[in-house]
Amino acid sequence: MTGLSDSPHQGVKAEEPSGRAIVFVIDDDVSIRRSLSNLFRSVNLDVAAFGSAQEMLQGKLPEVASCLVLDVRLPGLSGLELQTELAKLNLHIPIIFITGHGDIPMSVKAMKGGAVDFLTKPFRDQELLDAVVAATERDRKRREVEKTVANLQSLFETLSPREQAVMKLVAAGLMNKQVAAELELAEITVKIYRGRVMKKMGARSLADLIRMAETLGICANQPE
Amino acid sequence: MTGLSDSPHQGVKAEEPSGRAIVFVIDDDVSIRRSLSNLFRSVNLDVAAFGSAQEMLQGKLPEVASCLVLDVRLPGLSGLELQTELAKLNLHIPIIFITGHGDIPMSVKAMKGGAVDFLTKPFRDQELLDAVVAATERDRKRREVEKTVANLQSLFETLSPREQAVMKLVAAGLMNKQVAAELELAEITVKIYRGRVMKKMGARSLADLIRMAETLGICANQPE
DNA sequence: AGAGAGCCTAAACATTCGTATAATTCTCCA
DNA sequence: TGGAGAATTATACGAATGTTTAGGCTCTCT
Repeated sequence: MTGLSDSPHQGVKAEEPSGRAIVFVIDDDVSIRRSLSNLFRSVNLDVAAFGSAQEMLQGKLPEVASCLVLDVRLPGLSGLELQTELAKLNLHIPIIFITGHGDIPMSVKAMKGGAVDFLTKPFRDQELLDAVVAATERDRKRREVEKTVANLQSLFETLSPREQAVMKLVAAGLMNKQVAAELELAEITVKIYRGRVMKKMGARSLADLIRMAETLGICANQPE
Repeated sequence: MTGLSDSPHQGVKAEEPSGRAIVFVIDDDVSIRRSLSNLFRSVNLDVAAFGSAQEMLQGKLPEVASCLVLDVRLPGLSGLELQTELAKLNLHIPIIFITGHGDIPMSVKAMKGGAVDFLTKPFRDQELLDAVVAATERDRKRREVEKTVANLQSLFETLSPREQAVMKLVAAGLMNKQVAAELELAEITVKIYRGRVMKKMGARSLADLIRMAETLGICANQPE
């Protein structure tokens, strides 16, 4: 056994502060990029600045909490288009829009799309900083749950097909006997697999296993 | 046995259409109230119109899916203030703002506060109708889960204090023996209570009970 | 005082669960 | 061809769970 007592599941840890965070700044105006970068660095945030959405999409997103600060109006891909693009790519980095010439429908679309804030120039530095803090915090939490789910998912994938099937049915509340009937196995076989499932998943109790199945979205549906 | 096969829990029913829905309209302009009311009634929606936020707060909210359509600028309580007020009262009716003289910060605040949409005059009827459909649908779903939780909660409250305690610990994954130690009871007593819990909660399996505990937010925390 | 309700325990039994040992069958591979 | 390694089953035993029957205890309500 490699990692024990290191339950990847439902860790209700103490509230860590946000730790390290990166702010991505996208603006075609160099002076704005620079002043925003300085502002963020002054409060101990890391910054990566780009002149266009495409540039930013080239690179890859980091492994730490981050957020995006961008002007709605950009050369090439606009801010809102970037938001749509990121959503398509399943990248859920929180976005803060800033704009000098926005309108209400634009702001509403951005907010509906999940933006954290939509600031109009001129704004006070503190407003932006507050938004950035909120955004990185949101991202940190999202990453946390995503990591938990990913851990569980990879654990689940280490199970053999039979073991996965048993886990689904057990999590659905079936007795060993019923699971055996469903899978056309002997009850003893189900017991063996069940034991292996508990061990491989690191579940210390049935309750534990059921909650794992819950967060994995396992419902024992789809006949085939 | 009183109610069987009538599980109040996790009903994955077929997608019902929205059924009946009520739209609350608040605007100080009588002619707007009338035209909005006509619009909604033309698509088979029930309507209740008011001239001010206070009037609307007098009455009580209905038991069916509903939403709120209101102007940001209102006599007395403004639209945004009403939104805040409703949030304080824990009334989560979805809100659609319409306005003739709004600005971006206003719309952003509304959206951050959970508004479904924020439309600027003039808008096409269809835009508003789409928003209303989305809003009532959201409300319908919210009511559904809230009803489920409320049902479970009231079931849980029919349990005696001991039974509740046993349920918490069982849901936490403890064995009967451990539960008994924790509560300073004999193991046999725990078994009795456990059986009663299953029966009273209508749980057909331990998995069922654990999921109920999950949606009730029972974690067996707080020492006392 | 008496009836009833909730709380607690005991003894006994049946069912279910978990694990260890051993055996069978099958595939894959050197 | 022999063997490693899975998937599966059987036997057997110990531990945990669930239910029934029975009884004692302490309240409250009437």
